[in-house]
Amino acid sequence: MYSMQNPEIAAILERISELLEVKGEIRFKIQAYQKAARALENLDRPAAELHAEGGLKALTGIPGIGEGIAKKIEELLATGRLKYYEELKAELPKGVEELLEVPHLGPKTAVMLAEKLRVTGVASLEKALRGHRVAPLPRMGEKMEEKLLRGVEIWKRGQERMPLGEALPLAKEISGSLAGIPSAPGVEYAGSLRRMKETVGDLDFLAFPRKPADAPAVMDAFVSLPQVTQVTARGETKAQVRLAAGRRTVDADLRVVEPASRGAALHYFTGSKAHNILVRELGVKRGLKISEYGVFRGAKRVGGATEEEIFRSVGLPFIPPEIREGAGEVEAAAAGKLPRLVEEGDLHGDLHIHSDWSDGSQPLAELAEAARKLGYEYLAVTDHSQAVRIANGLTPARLRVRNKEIDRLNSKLRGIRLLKGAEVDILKDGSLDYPDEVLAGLDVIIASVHSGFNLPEAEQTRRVVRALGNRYVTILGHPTGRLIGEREAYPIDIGEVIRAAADNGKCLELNAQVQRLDLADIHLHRAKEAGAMVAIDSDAHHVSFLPVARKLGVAMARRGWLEEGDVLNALPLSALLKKLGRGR
DNA sequence: GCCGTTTTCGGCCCGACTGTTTTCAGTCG
Repeated sequence: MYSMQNPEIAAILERISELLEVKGEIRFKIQAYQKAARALENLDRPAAELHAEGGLKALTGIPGIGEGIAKKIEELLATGRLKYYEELKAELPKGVEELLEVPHLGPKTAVMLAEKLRVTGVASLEKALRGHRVAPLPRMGEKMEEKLLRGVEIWKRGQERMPLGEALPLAKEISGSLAGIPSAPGVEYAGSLRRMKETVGDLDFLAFPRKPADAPAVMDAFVSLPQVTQVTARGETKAQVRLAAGRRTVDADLRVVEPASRGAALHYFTGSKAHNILVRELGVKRGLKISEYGVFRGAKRVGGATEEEIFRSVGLPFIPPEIREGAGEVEAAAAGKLPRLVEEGDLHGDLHIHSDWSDGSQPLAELAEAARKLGYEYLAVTDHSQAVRIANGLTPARLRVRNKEIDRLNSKLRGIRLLKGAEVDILKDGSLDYPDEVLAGLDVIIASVHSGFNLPEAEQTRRVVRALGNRYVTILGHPTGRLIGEREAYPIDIGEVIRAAADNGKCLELNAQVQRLDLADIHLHRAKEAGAMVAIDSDAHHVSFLPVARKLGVAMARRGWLEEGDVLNALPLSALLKKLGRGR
């Protein structure tokens, strides 16, 4: 039976909070719905599952969800609808919901425009703006008209978020140019970028000028960066610009902060918001006020130069940015149960790369050399199987020849071992694209779905679970098939897939391709809890991607709370071979 | 609406910028 997924429920709770804001409800009720929505987004199990096991009580056990909201979730799970939400929508002017999606346009203005100008959506809003019917209204004006028109433009382009793999190099470039200012050394980036979220909405930079008098120079440098197309705000300590980056545009903020507030500002602007609120609440309990300027007891600053001081002031150890999502990390830290997150240096090899035998661009020897230079002990060459014609997939005969070539190279290579692998297609019925005799001759087998994305969920799940039952399979490749910003995950019961992997002793892939990052962070967390290991794979088609993949892959793994022991390719070669049943 | 080492009521995180005002509301992060 289909039941509503967490992101859908979270979206409805978020909508309710917006509608309550429009209605002019008290702030705290609005915040309660927002908090509940975030709690659901960050939940690492489907609410439906929790509810099936523990009923209403299991739902109220989630921090931020009490009896009222739990009952609403229950109704959504049971009927797919929510009477309260529908009544709320009916009460308010039509089109207000859409208006709220426009940047710079909040609930108050939305209601006013709907009532006074009968604006019913973004299209009619644009007409009203262009007809200069907005400016004469109270608290409006020509500048507001322009600002809202810019908002409409952004809305029309869609609120695209930039993939982490693109944002990271851009941010490094910018902090690099700003770091050249001698009076303000050490520009840093914060925000979701520092948390290494898979996509980022905007870029946040922090500068720490030695003297307050140096602040304007930093601001000047920021707003005159070559990538800047528009300066949207500029004050004493804060500026906002739009940046052009290839075909995309992205907003970037700069905050200028004195060095004594460095840690407080870094912590605050790194977020997440939910995490910050939890930390500040702990502060309040201890009679402390925590802001981006520091930790204060009364008017006296008692800390804030480093992030460690912030955490220490509320009795916590340092929490790594990647898990600051308000999803249990504060509780874990308080209980001394923070994970020791996996690090780049923990990886001993890569288990997914393509050579020029299929659709990779380089010969085996070059792959081996690049991996050795990165400090890897092993590299599994996993060319495509025959079904993927377009990628020059290998027939069993060609695979045999390639394997001989790998044996020949291994006898000469020092410090690096090539493993014989294949990325084998999972066919529609869940069988594999090579017969077992062929699979038996390989060290590493990644089973992947590359076709039939539109199967119904139950069938897709059955297909993948069957593949996981094959004794030769090592890793399930890019388990959901999503391409960030391009293609949704195919319908599949990921919980069941994770269970099947754990039951069969199979690994799940964390594919580090910029547009894949598949599995996603919350599913990685679930895999860890279920006891399935994860392979952090580059899926590289050129060796230049190997270091990038290591960075992105490890970042995602950290967001999923993974530790060294959860990661297959954190095993040294001998242990890996033993695990693969090929100890020699 | 949620929550409790100030427990069942009375709190609830904190601040900057813009545009419109002339002391502040709205929006955002």
